[in-house]
Amino acid sequence: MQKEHSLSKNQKIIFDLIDKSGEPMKAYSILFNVQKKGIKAPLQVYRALDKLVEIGKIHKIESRNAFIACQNSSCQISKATAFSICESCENVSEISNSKLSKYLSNFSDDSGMKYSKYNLEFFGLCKKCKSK
Amino acid sequence: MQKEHSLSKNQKIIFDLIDKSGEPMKAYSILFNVQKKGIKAPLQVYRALDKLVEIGKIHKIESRNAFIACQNSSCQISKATAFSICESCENVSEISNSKLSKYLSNFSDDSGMKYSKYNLEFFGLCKKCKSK
DNA sequence: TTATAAATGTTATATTATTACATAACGTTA
DNA sequence: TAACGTTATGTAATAATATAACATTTATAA
Repeated sequence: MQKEHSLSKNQKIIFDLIDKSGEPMKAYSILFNVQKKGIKAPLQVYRALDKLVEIGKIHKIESRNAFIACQNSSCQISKATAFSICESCENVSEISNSKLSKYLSNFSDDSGMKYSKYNLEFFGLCKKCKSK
Repeated sequence: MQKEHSLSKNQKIIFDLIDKSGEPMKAYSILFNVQKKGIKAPLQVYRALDKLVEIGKIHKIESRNAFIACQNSSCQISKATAFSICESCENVSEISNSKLSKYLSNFSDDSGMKYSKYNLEFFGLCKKCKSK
């Protein structure tokens, strides 16, 4: 079992915001939303984001430069992440599929390189957008 | 068979540079390198990059905000990309593994969403860096 | 309790990317 | 070839994303 991380003040403010929103948030949108709580500078946001990513409470959606709360309770560390992204409505959700994660975690090619981490982003149209 | 794309002047200058370098290049580094060829503004670079990505001549390494020439002659369109990235020396190479690409292209979960595209980035230490 | 690490606050600045608008080159087909 | 639509180019300004550097405070643990 992983040590439970107790979040610092800024980390908690920022995590709570992202978690409540339920969707990917961008750093400056986060900044705007927490200014009333006394977080005034981008760096304060980025530092909290860095830490939250490091401990697996949030993930960065690289293709969108945005951050989403981890939706997978067992995922303490961001070493194996997969997301589905709708290219129309930009809805993002984390994929929890044990076959997929096993397949990718064990993947190796002929380069002799051992992978310790991966990030996978799938793109397409979500059900709603497809039926429009 | 895909129509062969004939690159425009700027597209060709920028593709040749990235292709020759053999490694991921960042937009402003590209800009710096092509200024002697008359490309003076960021937008000229980004426009060419967008087009080159669209037609599959280059790929964007999302976690690095960098662009690398496609190393897979059969890959005309960037719909299914996988890369291995060394977190120490930042060496990047494109993974061409038909099992992997088949697995991912056919992947579907219970969301009912059909994926038309994916991008996968593996991280670790390359052989050289591991043995240091 | 003291020293070490982690987090915070603040200013400035670096890096990455796009908007808006004007013009030129290219490809099609009437 | 002339006219049209499309693609590419040029240029300036600015928006959006992220980090450097430095001073200080708070938390943790020996």
